[in-house]
Amino acid sequence: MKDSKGQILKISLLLFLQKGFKEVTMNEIVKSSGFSKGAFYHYFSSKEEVFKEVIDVYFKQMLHLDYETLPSDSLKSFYQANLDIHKKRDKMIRSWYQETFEGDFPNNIYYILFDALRLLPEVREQQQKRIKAEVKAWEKVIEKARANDEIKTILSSENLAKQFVYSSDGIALHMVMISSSAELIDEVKTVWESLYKSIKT
Amino acid sequence: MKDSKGQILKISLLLFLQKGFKEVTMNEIVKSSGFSKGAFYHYFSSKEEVFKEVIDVYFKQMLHLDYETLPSDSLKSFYQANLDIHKKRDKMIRSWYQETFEGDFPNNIYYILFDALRLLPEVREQQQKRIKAEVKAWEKVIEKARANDEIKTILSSENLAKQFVYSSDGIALHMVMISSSAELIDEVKTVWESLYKSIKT
DNA sequence: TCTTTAAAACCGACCATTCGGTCTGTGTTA
DNA sequence: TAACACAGACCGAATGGTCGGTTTTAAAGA
Repeated sequence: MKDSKGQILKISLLLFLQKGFKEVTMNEIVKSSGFSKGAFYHYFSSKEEVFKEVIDVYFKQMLHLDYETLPSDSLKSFYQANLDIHKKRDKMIRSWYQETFEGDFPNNIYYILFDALRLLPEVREQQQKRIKAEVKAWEKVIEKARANDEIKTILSSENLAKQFVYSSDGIALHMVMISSSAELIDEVKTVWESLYKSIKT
Repeated sequence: MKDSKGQILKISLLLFLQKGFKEVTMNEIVKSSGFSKGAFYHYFSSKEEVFKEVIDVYFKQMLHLDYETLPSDSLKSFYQANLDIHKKRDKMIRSWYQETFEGDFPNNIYYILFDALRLLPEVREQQQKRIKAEVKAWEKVIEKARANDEIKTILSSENLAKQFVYSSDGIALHMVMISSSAELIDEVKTVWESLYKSIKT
């Protein structure tokens, strides 16, 4: 089975990740995926639709983390598991890129996110919920870690949770800016570890 | 004196801040600024050029901070001065926006930055230098604060500096995502203050 | 002060190209 | 043999950019 639709979808994702919605043209999508306009419009009704589907199929799960399944017995194992998942995802999308394109992967996850926020109203809501859930999940783990005497700090759990969440996003942003997203996870690790060390009992 | 060129430049900045380079059309620029194509091309040779000039004139100074002039006698006064400057800049650009457009200012500073990074090679270099200088400046102040017994932490100065820098960028990103950049500075203030409290002697 | 004049400022119809999208036709599969 | 999977020439709309012409400005001349 050829899964042409899946192929087009994947290529579209990679293109949108590089340049955002508007800058990617139909001819690019069609050529890069090795199909024709006819094939494309056989599977999708418009450029908007393929973008929407890219967001639905790939992007949401790229950002989504099921915090229930992460180990919450200690803050350390929690952030380590967090790092592992992101490392895996990064690897996967990089290998996808190299199947089709050459050179470095100019990954800018935020570019496509901004487009999604602007073009797809429901994404904004979901994103807000996601962020809140993320901070809440960290908070919960932190509370527990505090109760278990794993950590000790005068920071409120909320603010400490924010430190973890915000720092990772800040780093991601910096990496995009200096175009070395490959080093992203390692830098997050360094910062999180140092933050952890400073609060652990 | 009318400074038509300046007017066009300012409007272009505001438009690019909303939608990025590609999504803004010449007709939009021309209409919003109240001129004609003829006027525009009298002052600029192309859409690319006005973008370049927008980055040169406005954007670089929006990101630039002259750390030499900031008070470095204490970490507290340093980050407070930092907040003040950003507050002022935010106010200014908001008032510009309301001179011409109505409703909320859909400010996404990163969208235009990403375009600049992609379209103007020299911006990437400058941005890398800027980031390095920023962390260095924080480090220096932190070292001093440590020597003066203002703060006490097992965190290295570098990592602590990164905490401050990364957290502010992470927050900025979150605010863009939930489209409430008006609350940005206050949230940065909260997080920085809590971080400060946790390390001050 | 009025007139001349040339450059600067500005207008908007128009142009070439590119864009997203359509449509007719052909090979393939079940 | 009918539905599916694709190819690619083609289309109208939109885009960035041009150009001939008009108005405004301001310095110079009378």
